[in-house]
Amino acid sequence: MLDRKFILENADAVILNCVNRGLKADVPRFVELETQRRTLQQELEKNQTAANAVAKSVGKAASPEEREVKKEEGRLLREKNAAINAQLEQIEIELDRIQRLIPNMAHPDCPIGADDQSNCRRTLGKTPIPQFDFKPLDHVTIGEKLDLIDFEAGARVAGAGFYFLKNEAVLLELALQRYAVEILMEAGFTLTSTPDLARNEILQGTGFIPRGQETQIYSIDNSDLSLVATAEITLGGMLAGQTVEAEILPLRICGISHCFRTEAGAAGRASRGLYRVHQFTKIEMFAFTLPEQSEAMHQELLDLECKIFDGLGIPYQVVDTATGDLGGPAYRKFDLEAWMPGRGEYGEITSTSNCTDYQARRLNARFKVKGEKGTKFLHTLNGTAVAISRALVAIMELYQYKDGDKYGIVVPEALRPFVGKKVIER
RNA sequence: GGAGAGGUGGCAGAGUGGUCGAUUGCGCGGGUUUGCUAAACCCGUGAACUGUUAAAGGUUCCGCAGGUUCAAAUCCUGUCCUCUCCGCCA
Repeated sequence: MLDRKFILENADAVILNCVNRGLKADVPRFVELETQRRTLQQELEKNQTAANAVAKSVGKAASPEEREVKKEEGRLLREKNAAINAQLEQIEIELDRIQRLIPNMAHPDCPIGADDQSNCRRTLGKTPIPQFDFKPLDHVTIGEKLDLIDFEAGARVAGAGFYFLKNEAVLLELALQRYAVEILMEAGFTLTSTPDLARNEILQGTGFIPRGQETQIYSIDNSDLSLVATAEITLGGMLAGQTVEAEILPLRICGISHCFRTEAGAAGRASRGLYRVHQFTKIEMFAFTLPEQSEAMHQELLDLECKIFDGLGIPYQVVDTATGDLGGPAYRKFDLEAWMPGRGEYGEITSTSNCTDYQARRLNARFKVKGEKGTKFLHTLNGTAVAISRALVAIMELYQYKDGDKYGIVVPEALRPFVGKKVIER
């Protein structure tokens, strides 16, 4: 979330930002309430000062009668405080409700626009889009022909949107993980495999909303836990409530987790097969940085994503996401979109966001500079290294071939050491 | 799952209703003494919010959330976490 004082002092900019991002938040009401809250808070503190003085004087009272008088005085002050507190609580609830709706400020260079139509293409990857001398199949059909994915069994076991990977698809899943992890290790990332569940408090801290009407989140009955939608949640939560020394920053962390998404309301041809599923494995990059380091780190995460997908020989475009298409916590977001022949269009395969101090404020994750007084909020960034299901869509569709009436998939060179073969055929 | 113990400042560890935002030791910062280093001695040393040009001042914080009381680190309730023992288990 944004700092309250910042909202108060920059109300116009905050309102404009909400408009650019297509979000409705009652900022004027927030300003009014926050101003009220401050006045009440001061009154409360003044009153408390008096109450503290009275409490101290009771012990020093000369006579039992005087003591009783003081006690009564204290009682009255407490009642007055309770009344102010009740008012404050009401205001606090509404303030918090509005504050949660206010998104992060957007980077000044961020393209302004209502939706992904305004996204701006920055660069292309190194791999050209392949030409086929036959009509390329989509990954669902190839998966069926080569016995790589079983959607029917997935649906029987857990419902539509679940699947079994089979045979070489499993080897590809493991290979992609190993391939990505090696690149990240070399780039100085600490490897982790994270919990797949997290407390709702942590979800909210990172900007995810459990149990809402249109929530993307599965929650566990009779508990305050939810299945994570991304390791961004657990990695960000690692430093919740912590204050770290500035000298250990930036921290680069890689997290392997399963990701669970309800995908409420998402269906249709564009979501066919593995493209939009309820569960997938993902290697996530996460960074905690000093404020002045976060822009360079964002570029670093983007460069790593490019390196990973150039290395896999997957053609992609890098997209600078428009204001209306940013998530709430993001200050700026870059997506890699891979060419997917089965779809006949680009499809998102990675996403990296700089969340500045927006998540850290809610998580209360701070840093301290040695020798200086006070603490400040960290900056947090996240980026997809590999989302296995989407990477599989791209690989299966881009690397397919037809030999007579037999279909097959060439294993990308970078994955061959881990898969142990050059082609997948039946 | 059952039984018990405990969570206090960077660390260790006192503190069972007011004199406690907290004894003490270590650590850390500064100083004195001193060929150098060390030792010794002295002074200082938590955070958030608020306030000010800067200060002073004020409020809050002893895992977290409530409650009792004029007054809570201290009493009560809930909750989270850690440790020990027993049971179960990949």
